[in-house]
Amino acid sequence: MRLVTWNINSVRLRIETVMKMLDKQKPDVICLQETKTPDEFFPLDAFKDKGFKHYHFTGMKSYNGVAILSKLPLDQVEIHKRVGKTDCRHISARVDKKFELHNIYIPAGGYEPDPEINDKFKHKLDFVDELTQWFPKERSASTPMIAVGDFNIAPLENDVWDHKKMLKVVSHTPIEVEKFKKFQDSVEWVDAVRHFVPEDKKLYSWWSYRAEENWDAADKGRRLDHIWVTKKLKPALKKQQILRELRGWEKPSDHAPVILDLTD
DNA sequence: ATGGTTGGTTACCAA
Repeated sequence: MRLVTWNINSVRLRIETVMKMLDKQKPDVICLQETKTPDEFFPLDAFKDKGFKHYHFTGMKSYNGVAILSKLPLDQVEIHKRVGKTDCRHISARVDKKFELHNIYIPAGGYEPDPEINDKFKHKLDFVDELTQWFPKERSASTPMIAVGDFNIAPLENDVWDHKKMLKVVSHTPIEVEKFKKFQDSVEWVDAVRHFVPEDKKLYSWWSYRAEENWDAADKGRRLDHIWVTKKLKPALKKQQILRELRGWEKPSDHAPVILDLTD
């Protein structure tokens, strides 16, 4: 089983790019974030034509939006409203009656890493706290679970290009990393990507648009996009890929797709 | 120390 997560930064603008990726990688399930479209404008037919007959998405005008497209059957579909807001950042479904899949888009958090003066940063911290509370340990005992998405936090020193410089930059501040790790401990999530890549190796999934011409050489990336699995699924982990080269395609998203292969 | 780009929407906001 092949699973992809990708912050697409407008699914309507980049639908041809998504189709090209699907042709090359042939995943069974794809999770998108920042679809940036109300549901009635979601380009569903393009996915159906590629065999993704099962789907679950929720979107809104201009911002946010998450989608699960699947070749395998989905049931138990849910939309999760978080921290009292109606933005579209967390959906879930059971895939092929085998595991519960959560597609999550954690708020970016604005510029100033101080919840007292920056409501967006407060929103981000509250969002992670709520997720930590919402996934209790008992859940992972009964059902295998996978959580994917743009978590907008790079937790490890080698998940950013310069750990010291990034300590005051939203996405890598100590308070975010602390809350991120508490979330990760909530059901003993396994970081499925780092499972294959040692922690002393630099690894990124996002490169800012603000370094467009030399993003590859400068390589000032961050690992913001994640795939986690519960312990029961750890023996099934087979392979990971971050499709860095797609960041260099025409009109790219600033995020690269992250792929996980699991044995059936 | 600062500015740099993109997308949705159409004067800025969010990332």
